Amino acid sequence: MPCCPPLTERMLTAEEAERTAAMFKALGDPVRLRLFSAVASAPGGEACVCDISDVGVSQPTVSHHLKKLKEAGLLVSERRGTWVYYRVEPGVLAAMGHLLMAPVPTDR
Amino acid sequence: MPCCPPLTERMLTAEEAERTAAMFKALGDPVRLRLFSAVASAPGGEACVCDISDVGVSQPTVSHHLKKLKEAGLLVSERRGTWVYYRVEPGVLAAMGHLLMAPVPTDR
DNA sequence: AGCCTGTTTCGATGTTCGTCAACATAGACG
DNA sequence: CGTCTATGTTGACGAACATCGAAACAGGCT
Repeated sequence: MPCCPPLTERMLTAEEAERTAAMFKALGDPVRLRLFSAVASAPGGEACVCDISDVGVSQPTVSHHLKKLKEAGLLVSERRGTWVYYRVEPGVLAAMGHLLMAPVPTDR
Repeated sequence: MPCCPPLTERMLTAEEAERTAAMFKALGDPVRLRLFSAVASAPGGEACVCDISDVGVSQPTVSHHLKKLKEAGLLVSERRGTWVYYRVEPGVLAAMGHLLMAPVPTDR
């Protein structure tokens, strides 16, 4: 059950835009987008921080970005022993895809 | 022909992330997102600036945001007489939808 | 000219990004 | 237990960037 109707259906309300923009904003940084795709494409659907820290910035910066992705509702984290694993919040990809889906793809 | 593989396929390269993040970033502002949805949902696929200026900010600010959406490759504009019309850059919605599409939706 | 629609320039205010240092948590080892 | 080492998180700071509106500007119609 997505948060908002497709962008092509009608103009979003201010509240809808606020919520939805927060997600797009989280993916609107190259480092965060790479981190997200690293988690999303990881085998088993999850990735340890130590496995995805090679994105060109320092490790604390990675942690800051992961926190933002978490606050945006895109990732969830779980500590297992020494390591912290991140995975994609279920349903998020489908919800965002739904937002961008045109009702009739190659028509208009 | 999308710019990048789905986010679930593999970790994006730095260049791919740079290009793609620019689009998400453009939609990562509530005002811009509303403007974009206003254009995307407009009858005929296009909207005059004067029709979508009621988003709670001044008209110059609307112009600023429309410019950013244009620079991000999400909108195109055309002047016809007194008015300027904006429409969604063809293929953009499908390309971004493709990015977020999981290979097997409700499986994992 | 006068009017209308949009854009651009400019400056003030606020936000984001990246790093260093300090802290928290978990395991290993004596 | 105490200490050491490894993995992540948090706080604080400066530099860079984004947002917004008032005013000035540009293009088109009558």
